[in-house]
Amino acid sequence: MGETHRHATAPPVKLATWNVNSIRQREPHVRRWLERVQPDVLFLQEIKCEAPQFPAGFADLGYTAHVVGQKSYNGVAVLARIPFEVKHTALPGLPEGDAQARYIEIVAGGLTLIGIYLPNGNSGGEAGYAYKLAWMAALRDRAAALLEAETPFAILGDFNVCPTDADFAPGALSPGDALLRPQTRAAYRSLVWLGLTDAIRALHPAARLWTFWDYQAGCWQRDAGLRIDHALLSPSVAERLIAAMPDKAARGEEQPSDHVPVLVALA
DNA sequence: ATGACTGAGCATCTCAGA
Repeated sequence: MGETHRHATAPPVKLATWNVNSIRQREPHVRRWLERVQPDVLFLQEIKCEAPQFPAGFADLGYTAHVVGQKSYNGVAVLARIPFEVKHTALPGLPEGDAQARYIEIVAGGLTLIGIYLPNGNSGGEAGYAYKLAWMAALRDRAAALLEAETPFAILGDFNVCPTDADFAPGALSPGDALLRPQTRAAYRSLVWLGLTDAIRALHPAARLWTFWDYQAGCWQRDAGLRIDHALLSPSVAERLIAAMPDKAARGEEQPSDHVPVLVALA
């Protein structure tokens, strides 16, 4: 009963991730997007509130929510229209736990699905950057454990990593930014090179695709964006990959998030 | 020019975002 058997029996599924930069500000955007795209599972990041403040109205659209909230900063959640079971609400293996709400792991549709908001690493000096690297090491260990158990899984979310120089517009980041420092990229490679598939790059190897455009300095108007929201697939899940794309149109709406949704379709 | 917007909150300024 390894991955091969589940692969043969699992139903088609649409997975998505979106850093909404406050769910209370973006509730209408998320509602519109759910109605239009109808993903089975949507992971949210930077909801910037605790569970009691999370909007209740998504149930009207057929979506069940589970919220891992935090006041003011961070906060993740999942919205799903298929049954799911919550397995973890913090990243296992961090040396002293995690005071910040950045991780949710569920099982749905025969898959382990992980939503992450990986630390940015530009604030808090060296300690802030060390936290990012520790978080990435624990995430790699979590992925390695799932691979060892032959558990089919996907990790979706805001990774706060530009994997290569093809993943940001020239001038959109400073050379020493925590999103592209060599240690950051090495940590990201050590995760992907366990045997995971970057869904967007697998289907669009050379495209200029961004998932984030800063609010400042006309970045959207001059298309100076970053590709930092990713979907990484375990081997048997990657075999089912049929589509993966950021929804750029979301950035052009009124009062948008600075990130757009990333949608992944599995056969 | 480590600036420019946006959001939250012990709020009219600070912190964080990336």
